[in-house]
Amino acid sequence: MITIEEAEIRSGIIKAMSHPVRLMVIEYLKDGSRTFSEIFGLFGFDKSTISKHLLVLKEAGIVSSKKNGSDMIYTLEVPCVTDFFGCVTAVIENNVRRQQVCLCKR
Amino acid sequence: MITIEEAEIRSGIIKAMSHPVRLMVIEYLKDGSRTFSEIFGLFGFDKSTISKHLLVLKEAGIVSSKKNGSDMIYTLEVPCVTDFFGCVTAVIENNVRRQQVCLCKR
DNA sequence: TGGTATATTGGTAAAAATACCAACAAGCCA
DNA sequence: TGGCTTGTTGGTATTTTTACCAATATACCA
Repeated sequence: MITIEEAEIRSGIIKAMSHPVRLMVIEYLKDGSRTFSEIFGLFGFDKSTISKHLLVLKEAGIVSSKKNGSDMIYTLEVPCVTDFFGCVTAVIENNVRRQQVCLCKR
Repeated sequence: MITIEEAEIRSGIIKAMSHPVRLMVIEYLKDGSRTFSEIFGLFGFDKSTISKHLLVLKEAGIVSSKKNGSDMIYTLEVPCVTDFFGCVTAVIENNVRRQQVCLCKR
């Protein structure tokens, strides 16, 4: 078994992925680095909101950023995080199979 | 790209995994089903707290439960979720490599 | 039946997450 | 330099999450 301390570290990283905007950013960066503006353009939220979501991903070590002129470039640090999405899909499909509507996010 | 609706569904499932107690429960159930009492015994929290964490996992479709006498048996529905832990470890190791302390969960 | 063990539900207080607006900082170029 | 673009930070209101206690429900057994 893992310790509670180890679980806290792991859950911090998972929590960083557990928001729709942050999940979409991860998906988007899977195919290559993007500027803040490109990422911002995907959503209808305020700039500051997107900037703070990116900070959460950065602090978790999931993305990194570097300045390029007046742009800020965001890069996915650990592409394997997207491997997980297949399993999330399996959970969703299993829920459908069991006639169980997922109650999350309602 | 995935849609925001799809991202909301996925993030709901990931959010269900993003708590240390729920993560430890998933790890614990990886080796087989367990009773509520066995799970409860791992932690120092109130029964009701653990019961509610298990409800979150159940509503996400990650675990299922069935009554057996006076016990409640919890089962991991989609074992592939634990595959993800390897990648979480990769994130942690990458953070260490980059001399970056993970700021999450402090 | 009455008592005990097992687990869930209701209610609530405290903490954390989220999104907005405003203000600021840094780079670019006319 | 002055103004424009790009992105972050500060502050705040709202919502969500979390953990506890108390009460309830269900099964078992004497």
